[in-house]
Amino acid sequence: MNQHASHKPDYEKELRRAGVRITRPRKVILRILTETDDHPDAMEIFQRASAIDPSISLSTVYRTMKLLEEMGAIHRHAFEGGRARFEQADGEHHDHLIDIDTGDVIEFHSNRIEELQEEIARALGYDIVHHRLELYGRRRRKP
Amino acid sequence: MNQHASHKPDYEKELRRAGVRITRPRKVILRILTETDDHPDAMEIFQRASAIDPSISLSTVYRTMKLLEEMGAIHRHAFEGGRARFEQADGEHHDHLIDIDTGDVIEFHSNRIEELQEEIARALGYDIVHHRLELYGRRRRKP
DNA sequence: AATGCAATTGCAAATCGTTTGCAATAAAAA
DNA sequence: TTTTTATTGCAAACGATTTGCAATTGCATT
Repeated sequence: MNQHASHKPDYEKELRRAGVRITRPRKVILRILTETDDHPDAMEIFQRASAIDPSISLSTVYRTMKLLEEMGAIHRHAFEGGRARFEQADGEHHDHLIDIDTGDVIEFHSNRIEELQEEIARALGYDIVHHRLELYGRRRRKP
Repeated sequence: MNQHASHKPDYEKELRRAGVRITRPRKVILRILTETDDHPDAMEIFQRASAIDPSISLSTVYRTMKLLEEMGAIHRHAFEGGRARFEQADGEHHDHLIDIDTGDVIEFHSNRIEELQEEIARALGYDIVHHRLELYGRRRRKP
């Protein structure tokens, strides 16, 4: 098991490559995503964006996130608690441990678990297309 | 890893013990749940109930499911695809493999995976409160 | 069996997160 | 610059679930 390190992608270049316009609202949103290393939901992104440019709408945040998701630049996660949360897609698969008190997300990866999942699916006659492993926990108090 | 066998609980007795009234709509819904061994969503339960008594409302289905959930008689799962799906709670924990073509749900359990999860959480300084492991797969074609 | 009353119902309206239609605006091509 | 077309903000629509409310119904009591 090992934790996961992140790097900063150039969303603007990716968008340009996808042939879409680099608008002012998009610039702001992309900047926020680049500077972020947590897993914000649309409302959080909207609020951070509003602080920079109050004219940006929540719709545009959603539209931009959908765009980035479709081009594979970010992942959308449906953790517990209503809102979808986003993170940059950096190619390396990982699962999530969510702090139920703070909402903090810790990424981890276990080859052993992935293998076991494959084994189980195979035994049941299935091929795994994707999976979802979320641990909801509470920080252990010092004893 | 082993698959999971289900048994039929007496929801009506449980409800009575909880001190709520056994109404006609509730009787119908409970009967449907008892006769079911898949993982229906509220709309499916509503439709099955409507076939028996067309006057039953979707609200009552939701209210009854919430009631049963609160007394621990059923579990609510937020699989992919919008609607929550329900299953009887029979004490034995298991995870789910969802057939992405049919929506079928196969239950499984792996002590090894559970141990690894614990290990990971511990290493990260957390206690697991609950977790969610869902495999989304497709039936393997005979080669 | 008839009564009384709180629990439960069906309905419509409200909720929450997200998406969408549309007319106005702004990027980028010419 | 002007033109073309994508993108925007807004409000309204959305789908799943919940809720307020007045009408009904279980069921404990006579």
